[in-house]
Amino acid sequence: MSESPTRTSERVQERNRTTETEEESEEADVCPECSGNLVADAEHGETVCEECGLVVEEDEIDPGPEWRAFDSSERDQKSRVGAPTTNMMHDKGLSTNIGWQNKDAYGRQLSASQREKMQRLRTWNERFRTRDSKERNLKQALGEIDRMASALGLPENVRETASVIYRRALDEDLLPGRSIEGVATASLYAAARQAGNPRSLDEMERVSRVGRMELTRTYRYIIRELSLEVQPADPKSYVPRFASELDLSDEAEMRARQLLDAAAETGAISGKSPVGLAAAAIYAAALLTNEKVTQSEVSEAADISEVTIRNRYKELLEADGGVPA
DNA sequence: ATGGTTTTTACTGCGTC
DNA sequence: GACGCGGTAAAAACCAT
Repeated sequence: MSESPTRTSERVQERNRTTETEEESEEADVCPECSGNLVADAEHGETVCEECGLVVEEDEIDPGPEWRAFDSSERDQKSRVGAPTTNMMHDKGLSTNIGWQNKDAYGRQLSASQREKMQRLRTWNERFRTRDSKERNLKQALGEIDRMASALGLPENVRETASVIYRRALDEDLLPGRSIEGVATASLYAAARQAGNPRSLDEMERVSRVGRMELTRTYRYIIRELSLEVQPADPKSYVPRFASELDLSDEAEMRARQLLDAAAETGAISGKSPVGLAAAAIYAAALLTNEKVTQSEVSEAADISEVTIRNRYKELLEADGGVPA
């Protein structure tokens, strides 16, 4: 008969997934775990804790403009209206299209002769749009970038960046002698790294049509010619991905970050492959939090050899030994 | 092309379930 | 006995010169 309205489902209690301990209390600007400051990361659509990296809120709506301003004049001119210009379309989405409903501006039907004329115009307009080779080149490349990006689960902003890089490469006549695929892959690889959402060369290779050698060569070339600054990937940026792939707790993920931070302090990081470090940190963290993962599982998830994990994780624990959290 | 560094491959021994 | 773990040596890959 009468049911108590306060009864919510009990599921809330049993799992400690990311956020649902307090579903509605989010007005506080401090981390529920360690009361560190929360910062909004619009790029990834997350709110994360500065201290422990706990993701408090995911999949937020980016409150920013739908477009990106690439220089100050653009910033000034644009208001929050109209379609965003995007570098992901070969013409930035700005080209003219002739509508398909044979109606005039007042919605009246066009006469037969007018209709024919419009049809011809449509045809030619379409031909012109993709006429010159550069445009066609771009069209194909951006298609490739899009395909690979979604295969790798890379977010929109990375695709945008990749598009920009590719566009620049094209403008600087870097393409002759190199395959579209290769440059597209390299652009995406660079973009992913710049965005702090790196994918390893192995992963790139898996979704790309080009081999590793061409990829690395093209990548280096592009970086040099466009003088892009790409810092070595931060091991921590691999952590969340591996952690979720292995179904580890947030706590373990947090420990992994701490380990990496500690190792960075003591300089045990330099020269080592970031992927290897991340994998080792994950493994070590799982150990510390009593979660069972085998070395081979980690090595599989991270595409890194078990030996490397062993070596790294020894070093990590050493570096962390003096300063337990 | 070369040499130094890091990662991988392959193999071995140890302890536990 | 299989499995997870740790170590080693030699090969391969990578990077700067």
